[in-house]
Amino acid sequence: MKRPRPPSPPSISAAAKPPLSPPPTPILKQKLQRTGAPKWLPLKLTQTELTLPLTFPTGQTFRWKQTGPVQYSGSIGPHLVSLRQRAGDDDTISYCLHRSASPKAAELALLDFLNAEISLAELWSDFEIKDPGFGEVAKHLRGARVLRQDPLECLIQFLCSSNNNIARITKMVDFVSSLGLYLGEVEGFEFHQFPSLERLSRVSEDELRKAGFGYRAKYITGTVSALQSKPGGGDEWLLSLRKLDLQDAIAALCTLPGVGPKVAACIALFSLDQHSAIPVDTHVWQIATRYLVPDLAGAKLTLKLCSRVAEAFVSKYGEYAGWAQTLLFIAELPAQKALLQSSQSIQLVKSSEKKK
DNA sequence: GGTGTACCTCCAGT
DNA sequence: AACTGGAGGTACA
Repeated sequence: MKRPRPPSPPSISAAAKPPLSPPPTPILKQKLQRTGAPKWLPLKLTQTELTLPLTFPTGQTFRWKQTGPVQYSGSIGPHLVSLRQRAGDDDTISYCLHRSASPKAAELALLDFLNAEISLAELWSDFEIKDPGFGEVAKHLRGARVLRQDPLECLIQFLCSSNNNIARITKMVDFVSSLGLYLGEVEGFEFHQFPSLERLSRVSEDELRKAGFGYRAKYITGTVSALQSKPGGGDEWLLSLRKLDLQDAIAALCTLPGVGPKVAACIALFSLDQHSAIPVDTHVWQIATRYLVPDLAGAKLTLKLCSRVAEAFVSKYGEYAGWAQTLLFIAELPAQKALLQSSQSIQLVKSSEKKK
Protein backbone atom coordinates (compact mmCIF):
# COMPACT_ATOMS: atom_id res chain seq x y z
CA MET A 1 0.00 0.00 0.00
CA LYS A 2 1.01 3.56 -0.46
CA ARG A 3 2.35 5.40 2.42
CA PRO A 4 4.20 8.59 3.02
CA ARG A 5 7.91 8.73 2.72
CA PRO A 6 9.24 7.19 5.91
CA PRO A 7 11.39 9.79 7.63
CA SER A 8 14.22 7.30 7.25
CA PRO A 9 13.96 5.91 10.75
CA PRO A 10 17.21 4.10 11.42
CA SER A 11 15.88 2.27 14.40
CA ILE A 12 13.41 2.58 17.19
CA SER A 13 14.59 6.09 17.78
CA ALA A 14 12.14 7.13 15.15
CA ALA A 15 9.36 5.43 17.00
CA ALA A 16 8.99 8.22 19.46
CA LYS A 17 8.75 11.55 17.83
CA PRO A 18 8.75 14.65 19.92
CA PRO A 19 5.19 15.40 20.98
CA LEU A 20 4.72 18.34 18.64
CA SER A 21 6.58 17.14 15.57
CA PRO A 22 5.04 18.06 12.22
CA PRO A 23 2.94 15.46 10.44
CA PRO A 24 4.61 13.35 7.80
CA THR A 25 4.03 14.57 4.26
CA PRO A 26 1.91 12.17 2.23
CA ILE A 27 3.21 11.43 -1.23
CA LEU A 28 -0.17 11.33 -2.82
CA LYS A 29 -2.48 14.11 -1.88
CA GLN A 30 -5.64 12.41 -2.87
CA LYS A 31 -9.08 13.80 -2.97
CA LEU A 32 -10.14 14.24 0.57
CA GLN A 33 -13.30 12.30 1.03
CA ARG A 34 -15.08 15.04 2.80
CA THR A 35 -18.57 13.74 2.37
CA GLY A 36 -19.51 16.15 5.07
CA ALA A 37 -17.70 18.06 7.76
CA PRO A 38 -15.99 15.60 10.06
CA LYS A 39 -17.52 15.64 13.47
CA TRP A 40 -15.12 15.80 16.37
CA LEU A 41 -16.45 14.51 19.63
CA PRO A 42 -14.92 14.83 23.07
CA LEU A 43 -13.44 11.73 24.60
CA LYS A 44 -13.82 10.96 28.27
CA LEU A 45 -10.10 11.00 28.84
CA THR A 46 -7.87 13.88 29.82
CA GLN A 47 -4.26 14.30 28.81
CA THR A 48 -3.18 12.93 32.15
CA GLU A 49 -4.82 9.70 31.13
CA LEU A 50 -3.80 9.69 27.48
CA THR A 51 -1.08 11.49 25.57
CA LEU A 52 -1.26 10.48 21.92
CA PRO A 53 2.43 10.86 21.01
CA LEU A 54 3.44 8.84 24.08
CA THR A 55 1.05 6.04 23.26
CA PHE A 56 0.77 5.46 19.51
CA PRO A 57 4.29 5.81 18.09
CA THR A 58 6.02 3.87 20.84
CA GLY A 59 6.14 0.41 19.33
CA GLN A 60 2.88 -0.99 20.65
CA THR A 61 1.23 -0.86 17.25
CA PHE A 62 2.48 -0.34 13.73
CA ARG A 63 -1.00 0.18 12.30
CA TRP A 64 -1.77 3.69 13.48
CA LYS A 65 -0.53 6.61 11.43
CA GLN A 66 0.23 10.18 12.35
CA THR A 67 -2.26 12.17 10.30
CA GLY A 68 -1.76 15.60 11.84
CA PRO A 69 0.40 17.55 14.28
CA VAL A 70 -1.13 15.83 17.28
CA GLN A 71 -3.42 13.47 15.45
CA TYR A 72 -3.31 9.72 14.91
CA SER A 73 -5.62 7.56 12.84
CA GLY A 74 -6.25 3.86 12.69
CA SER A 75 -8.86 1.18 12.56
CA ILE A 76 -10.47 -0.60 15.46
CA GLY A 77 -12.42 -3.55 14.17
CA PRO A 78 -14.60 -2.12 11.38
CA HIS A 79 -14.28 1.45 12.63
CA LEU A 80 -11.93 4.03 11.19
CA VAL A 81 -11.03 6.52 13.88
CA SER A 82 -8.92 9.64 14.26
CA LEU A 83 -7.77 10.95 17.60
CA ARG A 84 -6.37 14.38 18.24
CA GLN A 85 -5.51 16.69 21.05
CA ARG A 86 -4.88 20.40 20.99
CA ALA A 87 -1.36 21.61 21.34
CA GLY A 88 -2.50 24.42 23.60
CA ASP A 89 -3.87 24.36 27.09
CA ASP A 90 -6.94 22.40 26.12
CA ASP A 91 -6.74 19.24 28.13
CA THR A 92 -9.31 17.22 26.23
CA ILE A 93 -8.92 14.64 23.54
CA SER A 94 -11.29 14.45 20.61
CA TYR A 95 -12.11 11.63 18.28
CA CYS A 96 -13.58 11.51 14.82
CA LEU A 97 -15.37 8.59 13.19
CA HIS A 98 -15.00 8.20 9.45
CA ARG A 99 -18.11 6.79 7.78
CA SER A 100 -19.15 4.89 10.83
CA ALA A 101 -22.34 2.93 10.58
CA SER A 102 -22.60 2.72 14.31
CA PRO A 103 -21.20 5.64 16.31
CA LYS A 104 -22.26 4.09 19.58
CA ALA A 105 -20.44 0.83 18.93
CA ALA A 106 -17.44 2.72 17.66
CA GLU A 107 -17.14 4.77 20.81
CA LEU A 108 -17.33 1.67 22.96
CA ALA A 109 -14.74 -0.07 20.81
CA LEU A 110 -12.49 2.96 21.09
CA LEU A 111 -12.71 3.14 24.87
CA ASP A 112 -12.04 -0.58 25.05
CA PHE A 113 -9.04 -0.23 22.72
CA LEU A 114 -7.67 2.55 24.91
CA ASN A 115 -8.03 0.48 28.09
CA ALA A 116 -10.09 3.40 29.35
CA GLU A 117 -11.28 1.64 32.49
CA ILE A 118 -7.77 1.59 33.81
CA SER A 119 -6.79 4.77 35.59
CA LEU A 120 -3.27 5.76 34.70
CA ALA A 121 -3.27 8.30 37.52
CA GLU A 122 -4.00 5.64 40.11
CA LEU A 123 -1.49 3.25 38.64
CA TRP A 124 1.27 5.80 38.57
CA SER A 125 0.70 7.09 42.07
CA ASP A 126 1.04 3.51 43.21
CA PHE A 127 4.26 3.09 41.22
CA GLU A 128 5.58 6.30 42.69
CA ILE A 129 5.02 5.04 46.21
CA LYS A 130 6.90 1.88 45.37
CA ASP A 131 9.63 3.78 43.56
CA PRO A 132 10.17 7.54 43.90
CA GLY A 133 12.46 7.44 40.88
CA PHE A 134 9.51 6.41 38.76
CA GLY A 135 7.62 9.53 39.72
CA GLU A 136 10.53 11.72 38.69
CA VAL A 137 10.41 10.31 35.18
CA ALA A 138 6.65 9.99 35.02
CA LYS A 139 5.82 13.59 35.71
CA HIS A 140 7.46 14.49 32.42
CA LEU A 141 5.78 11.75 30.45
CA ARG A 142 2.14 11.94 31.43
CA GLY A 143 -0.38 9.89 29.57
CA ALA A 144 1.81 7.03 28.34
CA ARG A 145 -0.82 4.34 28.09
CA VAL A 146 -0.88 0.64 27.22
CA LEU A 147 -3.38 -0.22 24.50
CA ARG A 148 -5.73 -3.17 24.41
CA GLN A 149 -5.42 -4.41 20.85
CA ASP A 150 -7.09 -7.24 19.05
CA PRO A 151 -5.02 -10.37 19.80
CA LEU A 152 -4.75 -11.61 16.21
CA GLU A 153 -3.77 -8.18 14.97
CA CYS A 154 -1.19 -7.85 17.71
CA LEU A 155 0.17 -11.34 17.12
CA ILE A 156 0.73 -10.84 13.41
CA GLN A 157 2.37 -7.47 13.97
CA PHE A 158 4.88 -8.78 16.46
CA LEU A 159 5.52 -11.84 14.36
CA CYS A 160 6.84 -9.33 11.83
CA SER A 161 8.92 -7.54 14.43
CA SER A 162 11.51 -10.18 15.20
CA ASN A 163 15.06 -9.15 14.42
CA ASN A 164 13.70 -6.32 12.36
CA ASN A 165 13.56 -2.54 12.19
CA ILE A 166 10.63 -0.16 12.51
CA ALA A 167 10.60 0.91 8.87
CA ARG A 168 10.38 -2.60 7.52
CA ILE A 169 8.01 -3.82 10.21
CA THR A 170 5.65 -1.01 9.24
CA LYS A 171 5.94 -1.91 5.59
CA MET A 172 5.17 -5.55 6.28
CA VAL A 173 2.25 -4.72 8.54
CA ASP A 174 0.91 -2.40 5.85
CA PHE A 175 1.03 -5.27 3.40
CA VAL A 176 -0.93 -7.59 5.68
CA SER A 177 -3.41 -4.83 6.46
CA SER A 178 -4.02 -4.19 2.78
CA LEU A 179 -5.58 -7.64 2.55
CA GLY A 180 -8.42 -6.52 4.78
CA LEU A 181 -11.56 -4.61 3.91
CA TYR A 182 -10.86 -1.06 2.78
CA LEU A 183 -12.23 1.47 5.23
CA GLY A 184 -11.19 4.84 3.89
CA GLU A 185 -8.44 7.40 3.65
CA VAL A 186 -7.17 10.06 6.00
CA GLU A 187 -4.61 12.62 4.94
CA GLY A 188 -3.22 10.41 2.21
CA PHE A 189 -3.09 7.25 4.31
CA GLU A 190 -5.33 4.37 3.34
CA PHE A 191 -6.84 2.30 6.10
CA HIS A 192 -8.13 -1.25 6.12
CA GLN A 193 -9.82 -3.47 8.60
CA PHE A 194 -7.36 -6.08 9.80
CA PRO A 195 -7.83 -9.23 7.69
CA SER A 196 -9.61 -12.19 9.20
CA LEU A 197 -7.87 -15.46 9.98
CA GLU A 198 -9.68 -16.96 7.03
CA ARG A 199 -8.36 -14.26 4.71
CA LEU A 200 -4.86 -14.67 6.09
CA SER A 201 -5.00 -18.40 5.49
CA ARG A 202 -5.35 -17.71 1.77
CA VAL A 203 -1.94 -16.04 1.62
CA SER A 204 0.93 -18.32 0.71
CA GLU A 205 4.41 -18.27 2.15
CA ASP A 206 5.68 -17.55 -1.33
CA GLU A 207 3.51 -14.44 -1.67
CA LEU A 208 4.75 -13.18 1.66
CA ARG A 209 8.35 -13.79 0.67
CA LYS A 210 7.80 -11.90 -2.53
CA ALA A 211 6.39 -9.07 -0.43
CA GLY A 212 9.64 -8.93 1.52
CA PHE A 213 8.82 -10.87 4.68
CA GLY A 214 11.93 -13.02 4.47
CA TYR A 215 12.02 -15.95 6.85
CA ARG A 216 9.09 -14.48 8.77
CA ALA A 217 6.84 -15.57 5.91
CA LYS A 218 6.76 -19.11 7.26
CA TYR A 219 6.09 -17.79 10.76
CA ILE A 220 2.93 -16.13 9.47
CA THR A 221 1.62 -19.06 7.48
CA GLY A 222 2.60 -21.51 10.20
CA THR A 223 0.94 -19.53 12.95
CA VAL A 224 -2.20 -18.86 10.92
CA SER A 225 -2.46 -22.55 10.14
CA ALA A 226 -1.89 -23.50 13.77
CA LEU A 227 -4.57 -21.08 14.88
CA GLN A 228 -7.08 -22.42 12.41
CA SER A 229 -6.66 -25.91 13.77
CA LYS A 230 -7.63 -24.82 17.27
CA PRO A 231 -10.98 -26.15 18.43
CA GLY A 232 -13.50 -23.35 18.32
CA GLY A 233 -11.30 -21.33 16.00
CA GLY A 234 -8.14 -19.32 16.42
CA ASP A 235 -9.84 -16.09 17.40
CA GLU A 236 -11.64 -17.71 20.27
CA TRP A 237 -8.46 -19.51 21.33
CA LEU A 238 -6.51 -16.26 21.40
CA LEU A 239 -9.25 -14.50 23.33
CA SER A 240 -9.32 -17.34 25.86
CA LEU A 241 -5.72 -16.51 26.77
CA ARG A 242 -7.03 -13.37 28.45
CA LYS A 243 -8.38 -15.54 31.23
CA LEU A 244 -5.18 -17.48 31.87
CA ASP A 245 -2.31 -16.71 34.20
CA LEU A 246 0.58 -14.89 32.59
CA GLN A 247 2.84 -17.93 32.55
CA ASP A 248 0.20 -20.10 30.92
CA ALA A 249 -0.64 -17.45 28.34
CA ILE A 250 3.04 -17.02 27.46
CA ALA A 251 3.53 -20.77 27.21
CA ALA A 252 0.51 -21.11 24.93
CA LEU A 253 1.69 -18.32 22.65
CA CYS A 254 5.17 -19.84 22.44
CA THR A 255 3.74 -22.97 20.84
CA LEU A 256 3.07 -20.89 17.74
CA PRO A 257 5.89 -20.83 15.17
CA GLY A 258 7.83 -17.58 15.26
CA VAL A 259 6.64 -16.70 18.73
CA GLY A 260 9.37 -16.70 21.34
CA PRO A 261 9.46 -15.15 24.82
CA LYS A 262 9.87 -11.57 23.64
CA VAL A 263 7.09 -11.63 21.06
CA ALA A 264 4.83 -13.54 23.44
CA ALA A 265 5.31 -10.92 26.14
CA CYS A 266 4.42 -8.14 23.71
CA ILE A 267 1.23 -9.89 22.65
CA ALA A 268 0.35 -10.68 26.25
CA LEU A 269 0.80 -7.10 27.43
CA PHE A 270 -0.62 -5.26 24.42
CA SER A 271 -3.66 -7.42 23.73
CA LEU A 272 -4.33 -10.06 26.38
CA ASP A 273 -4.83 -8.10 29.61
CA GLN A 274 -1.60 -9.55 30.96
CA HIS A 275 -0.60 -6.36 32.70
CA SER A 276 2.44 -7.82 34.39
CA ALA A 277 4.04 -9.09 31.18
CA ILE A 278 7.50 -7.62 30.60
CA PRO A 279 8.85 -7.74 27.04
CA VAL A 280 12.57 -7.81 27.67
CA ASP A 281 14.63 -6.43 24.83
CA THR A 282 17.95 -4.66 24.77
CA HIS A 283 16.43 -1.38 25.91
CA VAL A 284 14.62 -2.87 28.86
CA TRP A 285 17.78 -4.77 29.63
CA GLN A 286 19.71 -1.49 29.74
CA ILE A 287 17.16 0.05 32.08
CA ALA A 288 17.08 -2.97 34.31
CA THR A 289 20.80 -3.44 34.68
CA ARG A 290 21.26 0.23 35.43
CA TYR A 291 18.30 0.69 37.67
CA LEU A 292 16.71 -2.49 38.96
CA VAL A 293 19.32 -5.21 39.02
CA PRO A 294 22.70 -3.45 38.88
CA ASP A 295 24.47 -6.63 39.90
CA LEU A 296 23.66 -7.99 36.46
CA ALA A 297 25.32 -5.09 34.68
CA GLY A 298 27.71 -6.23 31.99
CA ALA A 299 26.19 -9.66 31.75
CA LYS A 300 24.92 -11.02 28.49
CA LEU A 301 21.20 -11.05 27.86
CA THR A 302 20.32 -14.73 28.12
CA LEU A 303 16.97 -16.42 28.35
CA LYS A 304 17.44 -17.00 32.04
CA LEU A 305 18.40 -13.42 32.73
CA CYS A 306 15.36 -12.24 30.80
CA SER A 307 13.13 -13.88 33.35
CA ARG A 308 15.25 -12.45 36.14
CA VAL A 309 14.61 -8.99 34.73
CA ALA A 310 10.89 -9.65 34.36
CA GLU A 311 10.74 -10.84 37.96
CA ALA A 312 12.57 -7.75 39.10
CA PHE A 313 10.02 -5.52 37.44
CA VAL A 314 7.10 -7.43 38.91
CA SER A 315 8.51 -7.50 42.42
CA LYS A 316 9.14 -3.77 42.23
CA TYR A 317 5.93 -2.56 40.59
CA GLY A 318 3.47 -5.39 41.13
CA GLU A 319 0.50 -6.54 39.13
CA TYR A 320 0.72 -3.77 36.55
CA ALA A 321 4.48 -3.93 36.13
CA GLY A 322 4.09 -4.00 32.36
CA TRP A 323 2.61 -0.52 32.48
CA ALA A 324 5.54 0.74 34.54
CA GLN A 325 7.97 -0.91 32.16
CA THR A 326 6.24 0.81 29.23
CA LEU A 327 6.82 4.23 30.75
CA LEU A 328 10.46 3.55 31.52
CA PHE A 329 10.91 2.15 28.04
CA ILE A 330 9.51 5.31 26.49
CA ALA A 331 11.75 7.43 28.67
CA GLU A 332 14.65 5.47 27.24
CA LEU A 333 13.80 6.22 23.62
CA PRO A 334 16.31 8.71 22.22
CA ALA A 335 13.70 11.30 21.28
CA GLN A 336 12.29 11.38 24.81
CA LYS A 337 15.66 11.10 26.43
CA ALA A 338 16.72 14.34 24.80
CA LEU A 339 13.71 16.08 26.28
CA LEU A 340 14.40 14.69 29.70
CA GLN A 341 18.09 15.23 29.48
CA SER A 342 18.70 18.13 31.79
CA SER A 343 16.46 16.88 34.51
CA GLN A 344 15.10 13.48 35.13
CA SER A 345 17.13 10.87 33.33
CA ILE A 346 19.98 12.13 35.47
CA GLN A 347 17.89 11.31 38.48
CA LEU A 348 17.60 7.77 37.19
CA VAL A 349 21.33 7.43 36.90
CA LYS A 350 21.91 8.96 40.29
CA SER A 351 19.51 6.71 42.10
CA SER A 352 20.98 3.67 40.43
CA GLU A 353 24.44 4.71 41.47
CA LYS A 354 23.25 5.18 44.97
CA LYS A 355 22.15 1.59 45.06
CA LYS A 356 25.60 0.25 44.28
C1' DG B 1 20.09 -25.45 30.91
C1' DG B 2 23.51 -22.42 28.74
C1' DT B 3 25.78 -21.37 23.98
C1' DG B 4 26.37 -20.66 19.01
C1' DT B 5 24.56 -19.79 14.49
C1' DA B 6 21.54 -19.26 10.43
C1' DC B 7 17.83 -16.76 8.84
C1' DC B 8 15.31 -12.41 4.84
C1' DT B 9 15.86 -7.75 3.90
C1' DC B 10 16.87 -3.07 4.28
C1' DC B 11 19.98 0.56 5.10
C1' DA B 12 23.08 3.54 7.79
C1' DG B 13 27.71 3.83 8.63
C1' DT B 14 32.35 3.05 7.00
C1' DA C 1 31.19 2.28 -4.72
C1' DA C 2 31.18 -1.91 -2.31
C1' DC C 3 30.94 -3.80 2.26
C1' DT C 4 29.66 -4.76 6.93
C1' DG C 5 26.91 -4.70 11.02
C1' DG C 6 22.40 -4.49 13.04
C1' DA C 7 17.72 -4.38 13.63
C1' DG C 8 12.21 -4.92 19.93
C1' DG C 9 14.27 -12.62 17.88
C1' DT C 10 13.37 -17.38 16.97
C1' DA C 11 14.52 -22.14 15.94
C1' DC C 12 17.53 -25.66 16.08
C1' DA C 13 21.81 -28.13 16.68
